[in-house]
Amino acid sequence: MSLSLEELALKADVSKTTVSLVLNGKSSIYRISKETENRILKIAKDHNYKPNSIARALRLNKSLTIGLIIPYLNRHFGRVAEVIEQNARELGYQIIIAVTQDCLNTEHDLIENLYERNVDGLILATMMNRDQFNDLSSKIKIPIVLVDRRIDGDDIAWVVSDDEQGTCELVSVMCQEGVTDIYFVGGIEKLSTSIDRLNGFKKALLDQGVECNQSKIQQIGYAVADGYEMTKNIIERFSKTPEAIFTSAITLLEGLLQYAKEHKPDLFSHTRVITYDDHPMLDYLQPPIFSVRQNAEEIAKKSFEIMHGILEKNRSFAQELIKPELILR
Amino acid sequence: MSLSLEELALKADVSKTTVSLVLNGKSSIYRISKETENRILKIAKDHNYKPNSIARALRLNKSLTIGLIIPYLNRHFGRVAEVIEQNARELGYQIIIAVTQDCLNTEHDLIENLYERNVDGLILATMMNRDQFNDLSSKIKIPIVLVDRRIDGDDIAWVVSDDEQGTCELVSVMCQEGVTDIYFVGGIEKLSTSIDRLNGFKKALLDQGVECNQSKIQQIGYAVADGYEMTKNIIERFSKTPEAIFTSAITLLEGLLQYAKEHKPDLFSHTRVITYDDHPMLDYLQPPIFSVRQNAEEIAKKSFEIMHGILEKNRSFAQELIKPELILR
DNA sequence: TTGAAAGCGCTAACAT
DNA sequence: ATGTTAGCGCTTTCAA
Repeated sequence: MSLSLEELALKADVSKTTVSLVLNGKSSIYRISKETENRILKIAKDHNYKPNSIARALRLNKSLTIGLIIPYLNRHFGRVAEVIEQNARELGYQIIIAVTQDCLNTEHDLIENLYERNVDGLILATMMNRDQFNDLSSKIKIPIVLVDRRIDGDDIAWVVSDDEQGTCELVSVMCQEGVTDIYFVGGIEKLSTSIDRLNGFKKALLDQGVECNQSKIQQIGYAVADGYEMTKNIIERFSKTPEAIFTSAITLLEGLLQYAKEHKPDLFSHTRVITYDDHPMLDYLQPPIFSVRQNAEEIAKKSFEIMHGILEKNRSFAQELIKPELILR
Repeated sequence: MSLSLEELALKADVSKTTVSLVLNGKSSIYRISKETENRILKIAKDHNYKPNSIARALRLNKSLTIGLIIPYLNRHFGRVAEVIEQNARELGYQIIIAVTQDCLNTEHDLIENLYERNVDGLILATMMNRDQFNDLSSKIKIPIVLVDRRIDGDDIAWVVSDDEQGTCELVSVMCQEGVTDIYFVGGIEKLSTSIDRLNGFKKALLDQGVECNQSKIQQIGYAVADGYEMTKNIIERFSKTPEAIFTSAITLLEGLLQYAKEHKPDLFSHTRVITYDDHPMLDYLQPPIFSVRQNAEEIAKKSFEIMHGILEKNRSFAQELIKPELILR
C-alpha cells in the first residue's frame, strides 16, 4: 500500500479535507489558496501519491468498473472486448470480462457475480429472452447495454450488426449469379442474430424470386461441431449436391470445411459457399468464399459510448444498428 | 444496493459481529449457537444477502482481483485469457484484462493503472527486459506471473511454451525432407519468444547439418504488416525462390499469405511454408502448412495456478515450460 | 455465546 | 480558506 491521504495531509500540514479537495480539482470552488494548493500538489507528486480506488469506490458507491459478458473471446468477440477495453480505459473505466460459453445458466451466474462485485454497468452479449431480461432488470439496478445480440423492446439499449441487411445482400449476390438451390446453416435459433440472419436470407430469396424451401433451413447452434453436423445432413439427406450453402457464422463455416475435408473433398467443385462473419484467412482459401464482415470496432465503440452516456451524462438508452461490409472475393 | 450486514443484524436481532461470523463460517470457532446460526443463515438467504465486495476489499486489503495484461485479444491470447478467467472465477477471483498492443509504454501505464486499482496480483505477457522488470518489482509489492514471454532469472515466475523445442522439431522435419535453404521470418527481436524460436531454428539447422546463413534471418515485429514486409524482402532480394520459409507467428504467416497473393501467386509451387502457432483454417489451405500449436489452455491453467499458490498457499514463484504440439498436415 | 467499537482510506456536509 | 467529523459496509479485537 502506498501512502494515504491522511499521511499526505500530515506531511503538508493541512487536513485531509484540504488534500482531498485539492486533489479532486475543487481548490477554486472551496477557495483553497494557491500556495496551499501548490504545496499539496507538489508533495503528492513527490511521493507519487495514488488514491486508494477501493476506498473511493466504497465512499462514492461507484467503482468505475464495467462488466462485459460475452460467449467467447474468439476473433469477433475478442476484438469487441479489446476495443471496449481501450475506449473504457481512456475514460477512466476498467472492464471486467467474463465468458459464458453460450450457456444461459453461466450467464446468469456471471451477471449476479459481477453485480455483487459492484460494477457500475453491464455490457452483455446475452442469450436471454425478453422475459428473462425483464426479470433481471427488475433485480438489477445498474445500466445494461446489449451488444451483438438484441432483445426487442423500446427501452432496451443495444448495439448490433445489421444482420438482416448484411445477410440479404450477400444471399442476393448469390441469387443474381443464378443460384436457386441454397441451404441455410444456422445457429442458436432464438437469438436475434439467428432470427435476423434467417430473415435476411428469406428476404433475399423472396426479392430475387427464388423459392424458399423450409427443408433447406437448419439451426442447431454456433459451435464448430454444429456446422459439421448440419453440413453432414445436407450432403447425406439430399441426393443432389447443393448449388450453394450459407453458413451464418464463421464457426459454422469451420464445421463445414471440416466435414468437406473429411467426407466430401469435391464439395467446392459443385457448391458455392458463403458465410456470415469474415476471417483474414478466407483470402487464401480456394475457392473464394464470400463473406459479411461485422464492424467489431464500431460495435465496441458505440456500446461503451452508450454505457458512458448513461452513467455520466444522464443520457438514456439508445439503439444502434451497425452496417457490416460485404466481402466478395 | 442490496441490504447490508447491519440491516441483516437488525432483522435477526443480533449484532453485526455475529452475522459476520456466521456468514464467514466461523460460527463454531466462536461458539455461536446453532439456533442463532440457522436463524441468521435463513434470514440471509431469504433476503438474498450479498456482502459488499468493495467494503470487504477495503477492510481486508484484498480485492480478489487479478490483472491480466496481454498484447492483444486475438486467437492465442484470447484463448489464454478465456481460460484464465474461468479458472479464476472458480476460485472466487475476477480478472481484469487490459491490452497493450505490444507497446511498452502502454504496458507500463496499464501496470500502474491496475496496481492502483488494487489488484492482488498481475499476470503479464510482458515486453519488459530484466532491468525494467526489476525496476517494476521494486515498486510493486504484489505477485507477478509472466505468461507466454519470460524473463531470465531464478526468482521470476513464468509459464511459457517450449518455443525452442517446438521450433526445433518443426524445422528439423523440413530439413529431414531435404530442405537446406530455409528463411526465418521473426518478430520482436528482444522478446523471449523470438529468442527461443530463433534458437530452436538454429539448433535444428545445426543438428541436421544445414548451413545457417545470417542473411536468411529477419526480425521486424509480430504484426501482419511485418510478415508482409519480411516476405517481400525475401522474394525481392534473393534471385532464387527459397525452398522454405518459417514464420514465427500466425500473424507473420498472414502477412506472408497476403504478399504471396498479391505479388507471388506461385510461391507455394516452389516453397514450403511452415509456421509457429496454429489456426484451424490452416487445415483447409492448399498446400498444407505445418505448424506448432501452443497449448493455450495449459498455459492459462498453470499461470493462474501459480498466482493462486502465491496468494493463498504461501507458495513461492515457479516456472513452467509447456510442450507445444507439432501439426504436420 | 454474543456485542461494542475501532478502523480500512476516502469524500463531503457542516463548522469555523 | 481550512478543519472536524460522520459514514460508506465490512472484519476483528477485546470485552462482557
